[in-house]
Parts: sequence; structure tokens; C-alpha cells
Amino acid sequence: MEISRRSLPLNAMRAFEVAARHCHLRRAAAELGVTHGAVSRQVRQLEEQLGIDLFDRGGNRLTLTQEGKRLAQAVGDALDQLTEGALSVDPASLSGELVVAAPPSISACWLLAMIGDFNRSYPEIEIRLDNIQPMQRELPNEIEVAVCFGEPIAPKKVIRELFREKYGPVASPALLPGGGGGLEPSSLLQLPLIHDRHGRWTRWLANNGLGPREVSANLYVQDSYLGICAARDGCGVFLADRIEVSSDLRNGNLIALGGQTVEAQHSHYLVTEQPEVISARAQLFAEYLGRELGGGGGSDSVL
Amino acid sequence: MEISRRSLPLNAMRAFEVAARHCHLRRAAAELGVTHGAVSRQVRQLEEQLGIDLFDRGGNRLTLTQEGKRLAQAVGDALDQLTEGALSVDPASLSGELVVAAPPSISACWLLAMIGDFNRSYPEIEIRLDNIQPMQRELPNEIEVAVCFGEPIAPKKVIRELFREKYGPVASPALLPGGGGGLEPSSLLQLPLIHDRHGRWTRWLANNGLGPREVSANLYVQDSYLGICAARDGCGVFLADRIEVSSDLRNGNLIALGGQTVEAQHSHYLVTEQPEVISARAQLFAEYLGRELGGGGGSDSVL
DNA sequence: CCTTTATGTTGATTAAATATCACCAAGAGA
DNA sequence: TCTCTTGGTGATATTTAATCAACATAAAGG
Repeated sequence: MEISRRSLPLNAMRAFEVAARHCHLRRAAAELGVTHGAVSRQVRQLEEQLGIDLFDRGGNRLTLTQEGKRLAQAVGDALDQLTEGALSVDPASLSGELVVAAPPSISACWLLAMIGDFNRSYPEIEIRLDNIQPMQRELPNEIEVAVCFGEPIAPKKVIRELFREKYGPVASPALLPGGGGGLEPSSLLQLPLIHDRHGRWTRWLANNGLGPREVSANLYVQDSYLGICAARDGCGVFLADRIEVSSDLRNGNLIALGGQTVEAQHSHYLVTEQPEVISARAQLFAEYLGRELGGGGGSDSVL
Repeated sequence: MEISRRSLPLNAMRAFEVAARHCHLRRAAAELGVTHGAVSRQVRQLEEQLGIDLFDRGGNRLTLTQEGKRLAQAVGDALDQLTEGALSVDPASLSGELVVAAPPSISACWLLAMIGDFNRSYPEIEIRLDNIQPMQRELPNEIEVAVCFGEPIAPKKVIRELFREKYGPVASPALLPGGGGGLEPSSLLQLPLIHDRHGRWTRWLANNGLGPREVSANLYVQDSYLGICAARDGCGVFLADRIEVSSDLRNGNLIALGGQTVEAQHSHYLVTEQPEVISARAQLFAEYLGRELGGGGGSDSVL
């Protein structure tokens, strides 16, 4: 079977994406508002057209094959993009206010930069950004969506998982007279280290072949935002997320040092407390964040 | 109209994307293999469902509206992604060899990095990379696709426009004792400048408010690859494309200095000389490059 | 061990979406 | 003006997709 734009079985792909997300035809059918038989047929048709099995049909349970996973990912991303495209031309979603909230550290680290980009893409949407506490249980009424780090608590509902931090060491170029590009992890320990309350140095060192050891504390700060500020000011080396320091890396305020990046244990989430309907504006914002933060394209994106 | 995954009019969107690309229903119909009436209906349906005009219908000519352009872009990207997804699970496209060619400077600057990423995503596909001359007129037979800079000449056929360089000044941190992040464009002129045969400094300076002036030549090199090497070695400031120095920026070998980036006048293209059929492997490679280089997501992507 | 309740699959049928054909009105160009 | 091309549209035909109902199989409960 030839694969071209005109022969892509779009509806079958959508059905498959939903089925793949649930691994359960009846639930997928419910989401799509059709019967399970219809979904079964669509998935079958897609498998035949591609000439490959997308599900392992062990007994009467579905499991994605390797190829199925790959395709589901691609189709899911594509559908997200189509959704964003449709929303971005919907008059109802533009022109109006969107009230967002986040802990100050998140706002300062990356959310404001994202909001700036979003605003450039959709200048008709006015955004108000409020502060909340990191572990705040409930949100004021006027806040439509909020960003939090770690599983959201209490009555909040996850709209979207945004991204999982990947942290690696960064420092000011002023701290590294030699330019210090491919600095070895071990020689890092000669430099002053900046810690925040997440205490990630031990884990990072372990992941870079520097077995369990005491790390001397040179500077403690509360959160990553202050850690980045401290690193920028040449106080020492800080373990920072790649997204949070991207602009600093771009303009040379900070330099990424060697070693592998390590994934954080928790994710950032976009959450809401609204009972049912979230506005088209908020939906558009969610799609935008998802694309800019989560995706980037599977592998590392360029610059 | 509510916009959700289940209500997206996928087929209508595809028809619209083709129509938008041609701004011509009959040609779009030809590409889709249907009659123009069918396309007309699909586009109409989409406009009604979204509640917005996608085309200006002046007389009997079609022009995209602002919203139409935006949507067409999004839908086109999404369809590319779906195509890549479908290809990536197609047994015929995997397992086999793909012969690629490029001028050495392009290979060294960014193509090898892309091939590395591609190989990680699709380890089944073996790639052979050959050298060609930048202005080579014909390709050896065994080469299936090639990359070139500037409009391809002679019997080559463009498969895809890849990206247009955006160049800005970079230098080794060793050259900038102060860390020199937000260095003013004017103070740049105090540093030694590296030129390649494209002679971009004049244009860049003009675009950064430094009117027409003589720029002293400190070092001339043949192509951008050598320019980047020279900058890396601390010979001076070079105007480099963001993609070509992304890894150097990441690991601190180079630092991006201030000022606006400027678009090059020519693009990089993926071309072929094959009469008709390009292999599914090559198609997959084309989709991959297109996504990683061209898109990135409209605005600047994150690191 | 048998029963119950899930699962996904499939043939026949019905319903809906989509394409076609033929024709129209309107603008472009000679 | 005459001609050619554009896109739009009503009626019709075709193709595609969903439903319904029955079925096979596997897991869970008694």
C-alpha cells in the first residue's frame, strides 16, 4: 500500500488513537460516541491498510504493539495540533480574558516565557497571571487554570501533563575561566554547589558514576528560581531543568556543563477546578503549552 | 460549535489543506483524485462548522484569509506528522539502505547530527552519506536524495524545502572574559570578526542599526563549517546559523551574543534526481528532516 | 465446576456521508 | 462581445461508516 496524503485513513487513525489511549474498545467507543463495533472495524481497516498489527490480541484483551505505540503517539500529536489549529481560528476562543495561576517560582522560571510566546501567537487573548501557593488546596473562583508541580491535590482535575524536568548542571561563564565546556562530572565537585530543597545532587551524581557520597553544601536556596539566579550570579553550579534555563543558555548567562541529564520524579501539570466546561481560550492555551513543552518532537529538538 | 477530538472534520481539513496550498479547487481536486465539486463542498462544510471564512471569494478566485493561512499551516504540519507516523510503521520503509549526499560543510554542520537523531528513531534503516560538490550538476546514480543550499540546479527535483538559516553572532567564551551575555551589537566591532564567502556581516550590521559601513576583515574562511571551527577556537566572532551551532551552544563551546538574528536569502533543500518513485525510506527521512528543521513549532522551540 | 459478566469480532442491515454529473453565474482575457 | 475558466449547487448515485444482534473467548465469582 502506497502512503500519501490522499490515502491517509484519517477517521480510522482517529479511532485508533482513542482506542490506543484506552486499550479498550468499549471505552474508546464511548469517547467517540459510537458503538464498540464501529471502533473495532475502524481499527481493523487501519491495520489492513498499513499491513501491520497495531494491537496484540491476546485473548480478548488489547495491548499495543511496538508499532502501535509509535503510531498512536504520532497520531495523538497530530490530532492535538489539529485541535489547536481549529481553536486558533475559532472566533469564540479569541478575544477575551484567561486567568491563569501558578506558584511564583514556576511563573518566573518558564511560565512567563511561555505566556509571552503564546501572546505573540494569539494577541487577541488577554492573560492575567495570579500567584498561588505551591501546595494550595483550592483555587479562587476566578482562576480558570493553574500550573502545579507534582500530582495535583484535592478537587483539582488534570487537564494535561506538561513536562517532566530534566536537570543537569549549569553555571555562569564567569565561574569557569577556561570556558569549561565538556567539564567532567568529577571535576564539578571542585566548584561550589548550589542546592535547593529538592536535594537533587545526590541522585544526579549517582547517575553520573559518582557513587553515593556526601556532597558538601555551599549554598542553600528555597526553590529552583533562586537557584538559577544564584548560578547566574556566579555563586556556583546548580542543577537546573533545561527548559527553565533555555533563555539563559541562549544568551550566554549560563553554560551547561557535562554529564547526563536526569529526569525528575514529578511532572508539571496544568489543572483546573472548574466543574465541566473549560473555555475555548483555556483549551487553546493547554494545547499550546502541550506542544511547546511536552512534544518538541520526540527526540531532542534543535536549539 | 464545540471543538473536540471527536468532532474534528478530518477529511474536510485535508481537502482544505490541499485547496489552500493551490488556492485552486480544480487543481486541488486533481491532487485528491476527486472532482472540484467535492472539494468545494468539503471546504464549505469546514467553514460552516468552524463558523469562519477560510477563503476570500473575490469573484471566482480564491485567496486565503488570515485565519485560513493559520489553519492551513497547522493542518499541513499535522498531516505531515501523520504521514511520518504511517511510514514509521510500514515494514516496507524500514530495514534497508538509504543513500544520502551533501556538501561536506552541510554534513559537518548539521546533517550528521540530524542523521544521528534519525538513526536513533529508526535504527532499522541504514544510511550511507556521500560527499558532493556544493554546485554539482548531476548526482551519481546510487544517490537517492541530496541536500543542497540554494535553489537546486539542473535536473534535480525539490522534495522539500528544509529551512532558511537565521544567523547571529557567536563566539567562544574564552574570547569574552566578562561572560558577555547581552553584548551590544556596536561593541561587537571591537572584537575580531570572522567572514566566510557569503559576506553576511554588512547585512547583519545594517539590520541591527549599524548603518552601512566598512567592516574590517580579521579572518576569512571558505564556508560556515570552518567559520564555526574558528569561532570555537577563539579566533573571533562569527555569524552562524542557530541550527548549525545548537550543540556548541548547548555545551558551552560557543555563546550567542546579542542582536537580532537575520534570515538568509537562500534555503536548504532536500532534492532528488530519481524520475518518479522515491522509496518509503527516503520519504520517511524527508518527513523527519522537515519536522525537526522546518517546524519545531512555529515560534522558537525550547532549547 | 458451572455461571455470570466482561471482552472483541463479525454478518446483515440501515443510515449517513461523500462524490458525481450536469448545469449555472460570474469574472478574465482576447 | 465571445470564449474560456473559475467556483457554486441541486439531484442523484455511490461509497463509507454505524448499528444491531449474535457469537466466541476469557476472566471472575460462587
